[in-house]
Amino acid sequence: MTSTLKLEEFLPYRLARAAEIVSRDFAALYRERYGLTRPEWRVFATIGQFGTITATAIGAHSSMHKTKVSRAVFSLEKRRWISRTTDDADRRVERLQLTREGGLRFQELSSMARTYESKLLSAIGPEATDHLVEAMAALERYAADSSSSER
Amino acid sequence: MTSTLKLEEFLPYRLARAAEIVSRDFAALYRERYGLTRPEWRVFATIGQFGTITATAIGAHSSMHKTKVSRAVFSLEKRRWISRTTDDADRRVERLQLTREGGLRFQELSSMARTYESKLLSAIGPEATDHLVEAMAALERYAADSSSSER
DNA sequence: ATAGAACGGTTACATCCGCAACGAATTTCA
DNA sequence: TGAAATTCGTTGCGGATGTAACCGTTCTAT
Repeated sequence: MTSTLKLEEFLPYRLARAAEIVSRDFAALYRERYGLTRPEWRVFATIGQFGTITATAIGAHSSMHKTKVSRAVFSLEKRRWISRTTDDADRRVERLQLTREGGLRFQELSSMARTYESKLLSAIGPEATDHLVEAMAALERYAADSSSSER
Repeated sequence: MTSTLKLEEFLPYRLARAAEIVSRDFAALYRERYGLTRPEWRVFATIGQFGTITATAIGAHSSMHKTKVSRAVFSLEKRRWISRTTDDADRRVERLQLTREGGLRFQELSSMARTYESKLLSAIGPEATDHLVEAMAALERYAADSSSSER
């Protein structure tokens, strides 16, 4: 009566698979050149983007667990790509920013990212890109409030 | 000169985020009702779809690491949802299939999956779905051969 | 026929990750 | 004011995961 479920046509599965393949493909680049892990790359890119930001805000912005953020911050600091400053107004808060070296690396990694992305985009074409982006936003809107276990 | 990279507009990041949110949202359903983990669900669904399949083939089909598959197979077997038969022609190979109970559970989980998916699809609309699927296929085609570290 | 390579699958080990508990700082509210 | 609740960030711990090594089996090539 019920037809067989085909996993490769099941949307959550397709999404997970596409994301995993693309993510791994790109991660291979920065891992090979800089030895960065995925959480480190994400945290680093977020700090680079905002200039100054807190660990909590990074987690909220990038859907990463706070312990993951904490550990990535630690190793980026050890690498001297970022530094932290305790906020004067609220001394629980650590304001994170790039060091001078971190700034240089961020430029390099940014252009690497853009190069990679433009190859991806040209592979799927401009209108498909628009549709893709739009559909992903709709998916996130739909699923975002049901799940709330992460921050 | 180079504009700042915005992570939330970066395609691999968007994909990863959308996939993670959707996947977690759906995983909450089968975890809560059956206590299944994500790898277990994937392996189980793959066996259910193919009827009989080997662990290696599951890994290739679903982009999962073979140790992950191996462990999921073990726990599904312990649960008595699947069984294994050593292939007569090649005794390295274990042919995996659902047990009677596994078949029942697969029906339940399949319909759960379809219900969930149809909610997702109606949230983003039918043409957006087509575009999404098409774009993901193109992405996978592009990235699939570069990365080969898993199987 | 047989040595060596290749393959299916499992396991030991080190690492990664999330949960829960925590310390320190701040806010809330009586 | 001061006790309880909340927040930021870290850490201990158990569980999940990937790497590499491994066992047994089969294939390849001489």
